[in-house]
Parts: sequence; structure tokens; C-alpha cells
Amino acid sequence: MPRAKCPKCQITERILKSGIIRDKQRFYCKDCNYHFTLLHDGKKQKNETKKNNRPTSLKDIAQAAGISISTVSRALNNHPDISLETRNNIKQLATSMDYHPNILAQSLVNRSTQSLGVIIPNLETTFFSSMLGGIQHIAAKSGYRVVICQSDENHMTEVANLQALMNNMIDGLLICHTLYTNTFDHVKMQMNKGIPIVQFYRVSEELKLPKIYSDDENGAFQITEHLINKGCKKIALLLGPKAISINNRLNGYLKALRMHGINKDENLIKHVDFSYNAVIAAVDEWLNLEPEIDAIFSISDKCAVQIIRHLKNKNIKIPGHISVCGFGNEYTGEIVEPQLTTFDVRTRLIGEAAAKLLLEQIIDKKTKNESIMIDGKIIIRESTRK
Amino acid sequence: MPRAKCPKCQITERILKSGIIRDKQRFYCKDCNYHFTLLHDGKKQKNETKKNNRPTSLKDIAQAAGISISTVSRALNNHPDISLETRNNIKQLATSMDYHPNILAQSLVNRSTQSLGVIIPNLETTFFSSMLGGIQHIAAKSGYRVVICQSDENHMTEVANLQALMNNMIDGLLICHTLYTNTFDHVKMQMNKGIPIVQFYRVSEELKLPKIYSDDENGAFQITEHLINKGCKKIALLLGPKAISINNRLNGYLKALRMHGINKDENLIKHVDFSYNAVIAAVDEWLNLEPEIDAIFSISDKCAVQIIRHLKNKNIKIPGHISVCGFGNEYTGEIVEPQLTTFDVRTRLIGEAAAKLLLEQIIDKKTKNESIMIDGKIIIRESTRK
DNA sequence: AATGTTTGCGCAAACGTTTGCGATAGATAT
DNA sequence: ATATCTATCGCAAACGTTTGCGCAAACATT
Repeated sequence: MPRAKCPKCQITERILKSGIIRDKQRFYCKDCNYHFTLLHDGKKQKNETKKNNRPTSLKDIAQAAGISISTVSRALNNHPDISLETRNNIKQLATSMDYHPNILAQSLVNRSTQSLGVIIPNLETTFFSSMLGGIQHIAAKSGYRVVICQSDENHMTEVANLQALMNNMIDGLLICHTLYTNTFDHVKMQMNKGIPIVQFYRVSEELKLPKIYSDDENGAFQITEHLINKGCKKIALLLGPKAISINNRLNGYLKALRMHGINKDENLIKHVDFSYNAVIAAVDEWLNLEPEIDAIFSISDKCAVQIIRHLKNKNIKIPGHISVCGFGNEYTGEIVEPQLTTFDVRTRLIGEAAAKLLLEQIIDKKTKNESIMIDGKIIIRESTRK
Repeated sequence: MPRAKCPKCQITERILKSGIIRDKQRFYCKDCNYHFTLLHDGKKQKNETKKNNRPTSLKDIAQAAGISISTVSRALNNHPDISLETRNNIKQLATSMDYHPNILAQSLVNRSTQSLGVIIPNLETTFFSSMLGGIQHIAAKSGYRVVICQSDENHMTEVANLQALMNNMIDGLLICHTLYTNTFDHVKMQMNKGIPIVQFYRVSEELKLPKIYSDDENGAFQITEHLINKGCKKIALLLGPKAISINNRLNGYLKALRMHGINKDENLIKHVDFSYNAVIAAVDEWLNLEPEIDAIFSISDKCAVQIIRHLKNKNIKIPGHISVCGFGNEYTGEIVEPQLTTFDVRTRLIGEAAAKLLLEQIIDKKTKNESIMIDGKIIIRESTRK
């Protein structure tokens, strides 16, 4: 190994090895009392190309104009301290140099990123993606970006997403919980950070946060009452997993039964995850009941459509024999035959309301505790007409 | 107005007004040659609460441990320069102080934000949202966040979104163009910034960028040939607006006709925007043709479903009288009666492939020019069975 | 001419990281 | 004991902004 040469005094004697530093051999020149390592020759080149590739900064403009960075900043931000003349000059120079502010740096100093975080169970069902559409729409109107994380109906993913988003990435959070989320410590831990949070659609009463409710109890009541008015007496109710506030749909169902003097029958109420097999199994059990059921109210349109197809395969007339109702008003309910009676929860409006409520908090800088219910509307179609 | 008091010498005489600065009256004390303004009394309080509200930083940990910031940083990043002992101590202290790195600051110095940008025409149709799901899935696996902008099929919005995203917010961009995007200067302007871009689904040959194609031409060919094999001879083709590469579906259609010796008939090819009225109008025109058409091939499943319902309203038998095909394999095609023959373009796979291709470029730090085609699959259902 | 006021700009700190290099106390080799 | 090496840490610059304050020159008022 050739002896190292000191970059200062250029001698090769009296050079000592001085440990390995950052994976590079280090030397020490006794003459000039100088530590050094052998530089990669690519370094200088790298430095040059780096400079050239960088987007123009305030500094570049300042240098080009021969003024200070602060003046450039103020000029571009229309600060009154800067004369009209220099302001115009600088603006012109900035556009000619294709300047665009570095949002990261701005966010760092302003402590605001102009973006909202969304945690949502799923992106691919229209039910959720239309909420997302509403959020996006409102956010964009106020100049906010949207960072989306999908929890995939997985609680641990929700926790991880929350963690990731809350580290200075976002000015506010919109969250719609997983079906299986029943502990909320991960949210509680974030509630003192000063970043407003709004729960939407699937909310938890355990958390003192503003919420956007869908009109579930009333909707379920209306659907059930509609079935009763159509003469149904044994109305089966298909619910999702036992979780969160969604199950106040059960309350609406029970309330309608009560008001019309129909006794609750535990056999007619089933909880399932939303898998196809579980849905079909539940329906088949009901079909074996005596006396026969005359209606199925599914908490989800998707399941309701599956049920309709299943019943048709079994040559069971809808609504002649059994009426079927869904919940949510997805597009498929309009396509299936017979068309599905359902309850429109106005998912897009929910998203919009959530985003609005969040933005209010961000802009006014105070945490509200207001909660909003989005009214829905029953949609009566063929699957319950007799 | 009471005279101002100099905060240094505490006198009230010899105080001069000295202009308005930052919207506050400014004073000058002749005695101590000192400029000052009347401070809002809330300032100190604000300063305190601010400090308390802030998340813990490296500085806080360093102060608590009595060491330097750099040591803390290196310890938490497992840098070998730090002894195991201090490293463990610092890590423990960090978790006990609930430290989480400020991603903005990291991004600023590392010049990387660990997030991908997506520009997509629409969030609310399953067709696009499932692509988005694929993107999200792959990005999350590599620890990347996703920032989503929806262009709403509006060219100007696409341009604005692009501008906003490319200012240091993202490490790479996935873009699916608007139906009406036919100039691409806004993209060209961003191509030299060193941020990799991948086009997906709706791509433009005008841009020298890696692309993810769907198997459109082949798909249209297969659908058309399938119709011909079923005995159809007058096959109407419903296309979207004249734009981008999507229209090589037209090529597939024409190729199939050619191969089977069927002459092209201009009357059978119509371009429409995807509005309901335009679709129905096109179909009605076709229905008046002589000799009668025996098939309709719609470029979009959504329109195909509308067409089926329209034909059924007119008591036209499907496929007995007219066969109907769609393109895309949306869920509604399975629900509608008769079930829709269509072509599965595997939207989710397209999203995944796009994200993978982008991530490769980001991680390898070199811009590729590879393009990928995602194979689709024809799905034959009732709407073409005779 | 003297004094008071305003305008227009620059300096430097701050935001929270990462990292090249300097520095020193102890370990090891001679 | 001395010369050499190593391990471990701190200093300070850098990333690109915003902003409180200082200050000189220009302007306005006596």
C-alpha cells in the first residue's frame, strides 16, 4: 500500500494511520497536525452535478439579483416592506428562473403541511371511495392535499398508518375505523398533539372527538317499518361483526318492531363477517326456519345483492315470497333484478362533511366537539314491492 | 395615547415614533439608541405553551441526556461510531420521551419524502379505485406513502395537480391522464427534475416515459372475434372521446373484422363522452339502421350495462336479438341480467405494476424506459351466449 | 438646519434533521 | 515509556424557508 500524502504539506513521511472512520482509512500528518482520509475522486464531480440538478432556491435568486434572501422571500410573498419596483423585478426573475418554493422547507418553518391524512378501510369499494371523493373535493377547494392510507380492514395496519401519518406529515386527520377496531388507545395517544382529528362513518363513542354519523338508526328504522307496512312479520336481520357504532342499525330495527308490536326473535338476528360464505350460510339457516321468514334486511348492499342472487338460484320469488332490503345505496342495487330497496346513506356527503369539519378546526385553530349526522333517504325499489 | 416606555432605560421622555412596522407602532428611544415596539402581553404565554405543545425533538433528548444532538441522531440511527451503552441509553430515553422523528426535516435534508404522488381521473369508479388499491398496496409494502390527486377528468386540474405535487412533495409520480388531455407540455416541463414518472393505463406515446399498458388492442380483438364466432356480422362499436392510446381498442376491433373478411362500416363506429344521454342516443341511432345490427361492443362496462337496461326496456332480446359486450370487467357486469361478456383488464394489476416500476426507478436511482403490458382475459357470460 | 418619520432592505435565528470532519481520552503496539 | 492507533463524541454546516429586529437612507415636518 502506497503511503498517503498529506493534502496540506504534500509530504508522505511522518504520516500515521489514524483509525477507520466512516469505512475509510484515516491518516494523521504529524507535520501539520492534520487529519485526513483519501477522498474518492468522484466527489468533486458529484458536487457539481448536484448543484446543477437542484431546483432553484431563494438563494439562487438572491445571488442572481445581488440582494438578500429575505428580500426575495418577502417580495414573492407580497410583503409590504418591499418596494413595488424590486418586487416586480424579483417576481419576474423568479419565473424566468423557474422558481417554485420548496414545500418541505415551508412546512418545516410554518409548522403546517397543507395536507390532510385519511385512514380508510378500503379504497376499492364504491362505498368508501365515494366518501374519499367527497373528502378530496372539499380539501382541494381549500388548497389542501390528501394523503391516503388504506387499513385493509386490519386493525394493526390502522395503528401503523396512524403512527406514520401523525409525525408531522399532516395538519389534520380523517379516520374511518376498521370493522375489527375495538380498542382506541392508538388514537388517544395522538389526541394531545394538537392535530385535529375527525372520525367519520365508523366512529367510536369512546373518543371525545368530532364525528360524522350516518343516519343509521333512523335508516334501519325506516327500512324495517317499510317492510312491516308491506305486510312482513318475520324479518331477518343480517348484521356485520359486532363492532363500533354501526350496530345502532340494530336499534333502529328493534325500535320499528316494538312500535308495531312485533316481538324480537333472536333467531332472526345474525352477525357475520362480510364474506360470501358466511352470508349464504346465514341465509340458508333462515330458510329452514318455521314458520317461514318473509323478509331479509341486510346491513350491506353488497350482501343484499348476493342474497338476491342466491334466492333466485333457489327459485324463491322476490318480493313475492321474501322481500330483501339492503343498506348503503350502492350502484349494484340499481342493476340487480329485482332492483334493491335500500337506504341511501349519501357517502359522498359524509366525506364532504368530514373534510369540512376538519378544515374548520385547522383554520380556526380550535378543536371542536361538534358532531354531525348526515341524513339519508330510503329508496324503495322492486325487491320489496308486492 | 399614553407615551411609550423604553424597555431598556425605562424612561418615557425622549421617545420618538419610528414608523409602522409589521402593522405595529414602532418607537425609538433617543437615550439608549434603541428601537422597540409595544409587545402584546400574550407573547410570553404563547411562547411557553408553544414549547410545551411541541413534539420532542433530538434537541430535547440531547439536553435531557447532556450530550450533543449529533450523538443522539447517530445513536438512534445505529451508527457504529456510538458506543453500545450510550446508544441503548439514548434509545430508551427517546421512547420514554415519546420521540418520533420529524419527517419533514428528514425529507428536507435527505431530499426524499418516502411518498409517491398519484394523479388519477376519478376516485369513485371501481375501475380506477382498484388501480389505486394496487398502487397503495405495493407502495405500503416498501414503506412509501401515497399522495393522491384526482383530476376529475379535467385537463386543467391535472396540470394544477402536477404542479403542486412536483414541488418537493414526492419521490416519484404515477399519472393516468384525463380523457381530454391531448397536450403534454405540463409533463414535459417536469421531466428534467430528476423525479421519475410512470404513466399508467391512459398513456401518451408523445412522452418518453415508462408506461403500463393495458392489453387493449388484443382485448378488443378477442371480444370482436368472439362476437363474430357467435355469428354476429354487424357489430356496432361505442368508443369514448377521441383521445390518447385508449383508442387502439379501435385497432383491435378493425383487425378482427379484417381477419374475418367483414367490411368496416363507419356508421357502426361512434365516439361519445360517457354521459348517459350520449350513450342512449348512439344506441337509438344504431337501432334504426338497416339491415339491423346484431351486436354492440361498448368500450366501457358502465355504458354496456346502461345499454343492456335500455335494450331490455325496449323488449329487445339479449343476446337473442343483439349481443352486448363491455370492456373492463367491473362488478356490475356480473350483476346485470343477462350477465355481461367483457374483457378483464386487471386494473389492480395495472396499479401494482405501475407502482413497482416507479419504485424500481426511485430505489435504483436511474430512469428506465421500459414499458409493460398487463395481459387481460376475456370473460364470456350470458350477454353473448346464444 | 434640525428634528422627526418612513421606507426599504439585510442579518441572523429558527424549524428539526443528517453528516463531514475535528478532537480527545484511552487502548494497543513498539 | 513512547509512539501509534482506535473508539467515541462534539462542532458546525447544510437542506430551503420565514420572520423579528436593526439600520441607513430618504423623506417630511418644524
